[in-house]
Amino acid sequence: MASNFRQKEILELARKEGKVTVDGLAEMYDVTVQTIRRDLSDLADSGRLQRVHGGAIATSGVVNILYEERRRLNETGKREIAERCAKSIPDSASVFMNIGTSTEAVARELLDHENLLVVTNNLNIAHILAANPTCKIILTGGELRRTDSGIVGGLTAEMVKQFKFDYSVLGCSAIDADGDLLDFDDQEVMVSKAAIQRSRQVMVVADSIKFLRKAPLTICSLADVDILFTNCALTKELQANCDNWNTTVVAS
Amino acid sequence: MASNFRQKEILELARKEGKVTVDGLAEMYDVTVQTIRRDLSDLADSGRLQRVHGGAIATSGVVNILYEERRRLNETGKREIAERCAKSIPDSASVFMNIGTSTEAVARELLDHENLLVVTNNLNIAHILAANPTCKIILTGGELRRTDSGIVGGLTAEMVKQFKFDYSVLGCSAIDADGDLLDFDDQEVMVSKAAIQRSRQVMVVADSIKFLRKAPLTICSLADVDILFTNCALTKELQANCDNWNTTVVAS
DNA sequence: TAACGAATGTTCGTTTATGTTCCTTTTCGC
DNA sequence: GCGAAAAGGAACATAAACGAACATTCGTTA
Repeated sequence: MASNFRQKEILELARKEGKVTVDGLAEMYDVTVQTIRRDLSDLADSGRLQRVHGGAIATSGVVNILYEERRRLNETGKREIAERCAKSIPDSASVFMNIGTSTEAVARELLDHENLLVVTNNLNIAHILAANPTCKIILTGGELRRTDSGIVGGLTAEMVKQFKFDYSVLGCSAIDADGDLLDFDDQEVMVSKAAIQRSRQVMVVADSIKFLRKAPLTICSLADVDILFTNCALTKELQANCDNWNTTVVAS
Repeated sequence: MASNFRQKEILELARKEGKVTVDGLAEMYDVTVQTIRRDLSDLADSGRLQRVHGGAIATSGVVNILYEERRRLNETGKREIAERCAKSIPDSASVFMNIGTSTEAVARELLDHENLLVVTNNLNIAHILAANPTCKIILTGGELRRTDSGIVGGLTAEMVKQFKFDYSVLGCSAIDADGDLLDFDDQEVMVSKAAIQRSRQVMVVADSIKFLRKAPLTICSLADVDILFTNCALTKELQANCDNWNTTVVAS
């Protein structure tokens, strides 16, 4: 959809700065304003930018969220983790994403991906990805949990089982020293388990704090995971185990 | 939407500070007050700011929507319809509500009800009722339709069939002269049909304009409906039919 | 090598945003 | 309530921005 390298960069710049100007971009890329206008028209036509006289602004809603969240997420390095995870997901993939701020961070990094099919039980992810016009969003059914806008319940897991995903992007509450992924909520565990069962590739996003926390329920072992995205080195033993399990560890 | 850079920023500033002044903005952007006035007028016209002498004040997100909606809804009498419908639903009932602004209006009138169980395929209704802490909200699964925040698809109807409701509150696109309820969307029709099947009492909310519109798909007949809430008298023939069908008509 | 298409530049008539002027409306002290 | 001062708004002029049509460049393909 972005038919040239400029458009992709313009989009990033607009999301970062909130706005871009025709003149500014023309100077930056050393092209005529007419060329920039064509780029902006294309981006506006596909709903990724909003055209205004003299330039364009980021589609409403997205920037604010990005701005407010970015600070919080950067503190824990979640954004870097999310970025790497998103980069390993190709366009046109089918993806399941569960509840959690880590997965929400990944959703933000997927705004420029094209033709994704995203299934989620996280209402926030649905809202974030609604800004990506080429992304098909499927919500699982179930009860709305107000604390985190998650959709939980047996029905959710049932619904997940009806799909087959290229990828699932999962967050968890904690990772035990022996490599077990842990969570607090039994219903969410059911959902995660179902997603793992139905995914060709399982990705887990977990910032360093997850290695220090404890939680009572086991989702699965890192042995069942294909790629772990994190921002710190694993203990020697755990890293060795991951090597044995054939679990790729991406630590930024 | 926002037709220039300023308007977007003015809106953000107004939300942050609570208010903005014409003079302040004129100085900030180094434009004449007339230009700022034009910006504020635009923003006020689209209901995103409230104009006051000397500047404008932000209307908080939720209040704004409610306010905007209320004005629009009052015009067509939707609020009165919704109020009567809500009054006939007791506390602690289980209710299904489908897509449509009429049903959203009912949701607003249910904010003070207690211990409701509401199942819906309408994300807006979920948001509205999230403000009612005693209300349990269950979302059906399916694809998110961005135009109206509806959740549609075969999965949605499947999920509805798993419940048994005390009431369903349904909107439709049109009501034919012979009493058939009509809609534009085949998937939404499936959902409505499933809800009717699984409800002890079927309520339809429809303002007068629905009697003038046409739509291609049949949901059911008013014969299958228990109560119709509307804001105009039915034709003599239709009223007679409703009497025969044992369909109560509540016209405000 | 010629034909072609995509991307960009160029030109020019049209649209939009803004400033200016002037008159009306609102606010506020009396 | 009354009148001055501030704010608002309509109408017009102008400069900037826009976009359509055509020209040019450059790589690709027949």
